[in-house]
Amino acid sequence: MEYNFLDIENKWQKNWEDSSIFCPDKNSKKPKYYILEMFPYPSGKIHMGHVRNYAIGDVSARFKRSQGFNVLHPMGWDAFGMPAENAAIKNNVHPKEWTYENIEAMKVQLKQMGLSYDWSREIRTCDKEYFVHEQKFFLELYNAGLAYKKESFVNWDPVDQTVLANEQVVDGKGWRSGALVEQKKLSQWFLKITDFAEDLLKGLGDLSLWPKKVLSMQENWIGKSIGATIKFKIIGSSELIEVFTTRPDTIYGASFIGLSADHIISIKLAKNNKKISDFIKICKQAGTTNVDLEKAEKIGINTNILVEHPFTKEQIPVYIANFILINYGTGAIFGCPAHDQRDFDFAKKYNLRIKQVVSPNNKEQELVEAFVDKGTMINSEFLDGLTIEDAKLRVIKKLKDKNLAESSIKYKLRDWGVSRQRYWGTPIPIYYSNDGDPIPVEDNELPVELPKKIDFNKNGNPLDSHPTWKHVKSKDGKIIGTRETDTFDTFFESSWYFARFCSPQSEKMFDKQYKDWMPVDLYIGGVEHAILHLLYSRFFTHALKRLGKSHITEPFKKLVTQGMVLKDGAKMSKSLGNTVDPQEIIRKYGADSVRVFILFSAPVEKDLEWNDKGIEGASRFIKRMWKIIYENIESINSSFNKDINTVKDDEKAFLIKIHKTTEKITRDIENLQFNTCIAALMELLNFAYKFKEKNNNEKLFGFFIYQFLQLANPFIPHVTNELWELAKFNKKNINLIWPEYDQSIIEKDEVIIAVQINGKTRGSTPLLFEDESDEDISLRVSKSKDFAKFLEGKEIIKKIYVKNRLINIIIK
RNA sequence: GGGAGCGUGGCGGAAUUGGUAGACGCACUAGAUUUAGGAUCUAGCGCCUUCGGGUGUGGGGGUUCGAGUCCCCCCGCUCCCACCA
Repeated sequence: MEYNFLDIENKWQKNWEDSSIFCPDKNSKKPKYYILEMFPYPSGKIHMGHVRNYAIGDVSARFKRSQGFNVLHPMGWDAFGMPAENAAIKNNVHPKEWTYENIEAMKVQLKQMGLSYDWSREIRTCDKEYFVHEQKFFLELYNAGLAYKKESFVNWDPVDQTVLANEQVVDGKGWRSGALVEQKKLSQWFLKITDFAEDLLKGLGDLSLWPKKVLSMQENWIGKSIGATIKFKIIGSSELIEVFTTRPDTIYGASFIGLSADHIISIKLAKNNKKISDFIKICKQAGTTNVDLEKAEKIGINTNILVEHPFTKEQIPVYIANFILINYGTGAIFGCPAHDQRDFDFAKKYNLRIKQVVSPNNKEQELVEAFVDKGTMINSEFLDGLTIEDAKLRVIKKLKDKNLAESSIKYKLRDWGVSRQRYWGTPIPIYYSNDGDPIPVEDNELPVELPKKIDFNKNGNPLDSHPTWKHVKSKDGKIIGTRETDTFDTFFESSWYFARFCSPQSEKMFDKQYKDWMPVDLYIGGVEHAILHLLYSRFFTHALKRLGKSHITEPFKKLVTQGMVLKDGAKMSKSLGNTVDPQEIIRKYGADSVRVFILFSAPVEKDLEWNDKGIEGASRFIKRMWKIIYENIESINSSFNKDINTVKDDEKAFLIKIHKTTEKITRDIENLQFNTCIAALMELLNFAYKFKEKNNNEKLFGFFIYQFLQLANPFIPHVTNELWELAKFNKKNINLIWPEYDQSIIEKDEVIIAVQINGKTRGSTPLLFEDESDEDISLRVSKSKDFAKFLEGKEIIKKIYVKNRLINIIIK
C-alpha cells in the first residue's frame, strides 16, 4: 500500500480530537509540565513562522507526554488589535466578526498541522469572559497605587492615530505604521512598572534557562545606573541646579553645566529671550533616527548663568545643549570634557576648559579624545592618588555633609503607558465624574463592554465620537459621568494569558489551578518579543505576587526563541513576494513532511532558509520509513532478548545502533536539538535498509520497528500512529509511551581507537578486547604495516593512551 | 558609542564539550531501471596531488602529546540598545 498522507492525517487529527487524549488529566498524580507557544494574532492565515513555532512546541509537548508528564499545552488568540479596525474601515465588516472568522479559519489550518493542543482551553482575548478579569485586575492595580493617570508627553503615532509605549517606538518610528513618532501632551493611564525596576532586574538572575541574549536585552532596557545627584548653587540666586552623574569622582574636571531644552530653567529663560527660544526650537526639530543621531552635532547656547563649584568655588557656565535628555536623570548634567566624549566634543566647539582629573600614570597627557579608562585621581586636591571608586565615595560623602549631594540610582525603564485611542481593545474601566475626577467602575458593572454599533468613518477614536456609549447614567437615568474612551494597549491582554490557560473558564481571573500549573515550564516564541511582551509579562507576575495572588514572580521557567523562516535570505513578507503558504505545502507533502523539514533544516534558535528541495528530502525520508515498516509490520516486537554475545556480527551492530539511537534522541529531544534527532532517525533508517538486504532476523527487525515508531512519533505523529495501529501490537497508546535503551548493550559496541603519531592522525584500529593495555596496542600498531612506515628508524619516546579513544605515539 | 552573538565543503548543518573534522540532508557527478521525463535504487562527492602523501574549521600568534573547541591580537558578519550623563 502506498503512503497516503491525506487520509492518514485526516484520520488521526479527528481521532485525537474525539479522544481528547491531549487534554491534561485533572486528577493525575503525574508530574506537571506546562508548555506554551506565543499565541498568534488572528490575521486569518498561518505563516511559516507559526508553523515553525508550533512544530517546536508540539514535539516538546508530545515528548513530555510520552515520558509520563501531565502536559498542559493550550492555544488561544491575541484577538484585539488594529488590523481588525483597518479591515473594518476597508471592507465594512465589524472588527468582531472579522476577528472571529479569522480565528475559525486559522484554527482549521493549525489543526492540519497535527498539533497536540487541548482545544477545550482555547481563549480569545476579545471575549468579555476574558477581559472582564483584566478590567478587575487593572482596578486592583489602581487601588494599590500601581496605575495612575498623568498628563505627559507621549509618543504619538500620526498614522495609527494613537499613543505608543516607549517599547513600541523603534528607531523613532511607530512599530506598526513606521510613521515618524511625534511628541504630544496627553492625559494617559500608566502602569507603574518602574516600581518593579529593581525586582525585574534581580529576577533576571533566576532565569538561568533563558537565552543570554534576551537577559542582556532586558538588562539594558531596565538600564540601571548607580551614581549621585549633585546640586550646584546658582551665583546671585538662592536657586540650585541638580544634576545626575555616575562619575562624581570627576567633579574637579567640571567645566560646564548642561541643561536639556525641556528643563524648567530652559523653559523659563526662553520666555524672555528670543535667542534661547529659537535655539530650543532647533533642538526639538532634530530627528531621532540612527543616522540622525550619528551625524548630529553637539550644539548649545550659553545662558549667562553661572554656578559655583562646590569645592573650588570656581564659576562654571551653564549651557542649554541639544544632547541632554529631559527623560533621564534630572535633565541636567555637569560636563567633564576630559572624561566623557560628548562633553569633550562640546568643549572643543565652545572652547571650554578640558581638565584631566583621572590618569593611568599619575601624569597629565595630551588628550585627543576623552579618557574613560581606569586610573587614579590627579588635579583634584583631596582626591589625588585615589582610585575612581574610592574618589566617588569621598566626593559623595563630603557633599552630603554640605547637603549638596545624594547617592542615587536611576533606571532607563519608564512607566508603561497603556491608553490607546482605538475601538478594538479592552475598555479602561474608569469614568469621570462631572468634576472630572476618575472613578473606578463598580465591580457589579463589570465588564465594561464595547458598543456593538460603531462608526469608523469619523476622525479620531470611534468610541469618543459614539453618540451614547460614554455617558454613564445612574439608576434614575441621570448622566453622572463620562466614560474613559481609551482602550488598553493590546499588550495588556498578552501579559497574563498564560495564567488564564490554567483555568480558562474560572469565574475569577484564575483559580487554584494557577498554583498547580504555573510557572510555564517551556515557553517558545520569536525573539522580537524579547523586551515588550516578555518584560510586561514578568512585570504582571511580579505585581500579582505583590498583590498576594501569585506564588511566583517569574512566569516562564525556560524560554526558547526560535529563529525566523527566511526565503532568499530575507524574512518572508507580502511586500517582498517571497512567502510560502503553509497550507499549500501541507496539501502537497503532508503535515508530517513539513514538520520534519522545518525541524531538521536548522537548529531551533537559528534562522531557517526555506528550501523547496529540502521538503522533498523530508518527504522522501517519510516514504522510505513507511515502506520498510509497512512491509514488515507484522514482525513488530517489543524486545530482543537474545544474548548479544551469541548473535551474528551485523545483528549485534544493528541492535547496538537501535539502542544508541534511542539514547541519543532521548537526550537531544530534551535539549530541543531536533535537527540532530531527525538526523539520527535517518541514520537508523538507512542502517535498517542495509541490514534488511542481507538479513532476515524478524525478531530483531521487529524490535527496530517497535523502537523506531516511538522515537519518530513526536516528529511524525500521523504516520507513526497509523503504523502503530496497523501493527495491532498492543493496546498501549503510542502517544503515551517512550522507548528504553540498555546501556550495557551500547557498551558492547566495537571500540575503534584513533592512532596518532606525533599528534597527527594516521588511521585507526579496533580494540581486540575490552581492556587491552596501551602497551599491547602500541606494540600491535608498530608492527602493523599501516603504521610501521611512520615509525621506521625512529625512537619512541612517549605514548599517550586515552581509553577507548586514541593512542598517540611520540617519536624522535 | 555600548552590549550580545557568530565565522566549518557548492549549500543547510554535525562533531559525545580538548581526542579520527565534515554525521544527516540538499545540490552535483556517474551508473542501473525507463521510449523519454519523473520517481526509485547503487556508487562517488573539502581542497591539492607526481597517488607516496600533503593540506584543511576567517587570518596571525599561544597553551597542549593533541585545538573547530581554551587564551591573546586582528579581519569580517548578524542582532539588540543608543547623545541614558
